[in-house]
Amino acid sequence: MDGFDDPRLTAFGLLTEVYSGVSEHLHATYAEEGLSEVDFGTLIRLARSPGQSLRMGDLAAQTSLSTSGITRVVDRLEREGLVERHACASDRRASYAVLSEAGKERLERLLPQHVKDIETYFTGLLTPDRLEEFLNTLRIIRGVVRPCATAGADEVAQLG
Amino acid sequence: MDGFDDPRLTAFGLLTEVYSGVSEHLHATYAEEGLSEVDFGTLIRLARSPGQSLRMGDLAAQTSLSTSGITRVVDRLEREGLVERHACASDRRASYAVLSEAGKERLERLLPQHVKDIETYFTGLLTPDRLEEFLNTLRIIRGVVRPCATAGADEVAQLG
DNA sequence: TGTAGATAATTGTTCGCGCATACATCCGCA
DNA sequence: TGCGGATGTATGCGCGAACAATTATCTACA
Repeated sequence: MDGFDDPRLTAFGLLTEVYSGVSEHLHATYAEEGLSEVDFGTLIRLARSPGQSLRMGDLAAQTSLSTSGITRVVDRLEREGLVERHACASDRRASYAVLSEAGKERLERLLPQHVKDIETYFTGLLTPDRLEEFLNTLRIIRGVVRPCATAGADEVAQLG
Repeated sequence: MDGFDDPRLTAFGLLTEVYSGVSEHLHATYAEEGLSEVDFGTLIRLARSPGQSLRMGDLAAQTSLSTSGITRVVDRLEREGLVERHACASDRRASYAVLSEAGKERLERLLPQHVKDIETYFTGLLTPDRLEEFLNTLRIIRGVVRPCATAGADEVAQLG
């Protein structure tokens, strides 16, 4: 037990436990609709993007997947009819992944339960004030560890 | 854009970005010592356990790996001489994974940089008060999503 | 005491993902 | 206009992890 109980190690361990713990509880709802966490993350990012579409590379960056990884995910989702690939008019190398109508319906079907899950295992556990402070703290950290995400977002981007 | 911009979705997305963002920044330090994140998590959990040892199943639970997963991880670490398997006296089905001297040295070598990384990308970004509140909130959530971990933590705290 | 069911760990199989590479296309510059 | 490097996506390959099945051992109960 030399320096293995440093409070910063404990702090990061706690963050890890919480993130993985919450994630695990969300899993069942994805599974009911035949989706993995990665699949769901891909679909919802498309849904939240203008035109329900993103270039493959941008989608890779947002999902923290490699470009080859996103190629395979989109292959899978395309095979199931949940997304479509559209050629980019201005750059023939690029292609867009576009949420299909079926994909949108699939998302809408599981969304209520998903939101309820988040409420049950995360946001609903905290008072509104505490939640707001928690999110503010997360934004501070994100500003440092994900500078690009903050820059791209039109959201508040004040560093601490 | 039906319900795809629910603030609870955004909240969980933020948590995800922060956790994965911090994790990515910690990666290089593990890699310098030839360890993956899972390897490191396994070793440090052993280091922080009484007797620097845990039963395979408990290790699996703590690392969020399947029992087969932990078998292979310990295989790997044992091959590299970082952990040892010890038979359990009272239950011949069970075996303990024990941190070896070499494993301890490996951990101690990367620990200073690892703690510094956590400081740089997480704890050091927040004022002491804000950090304390953040950790309190994390504990609230953990109490719900990881009830067993909380119970076990008390035992560890007693022994520490 | 003997049998059935539970439990601990390991092994076989499958699949997802990253890395390196390949290929097509775009852009800068002479 | 034509060439060289940069960029966007897709493919070959290997590793790592989950699921299911297997083996060994423990425990409860008749």
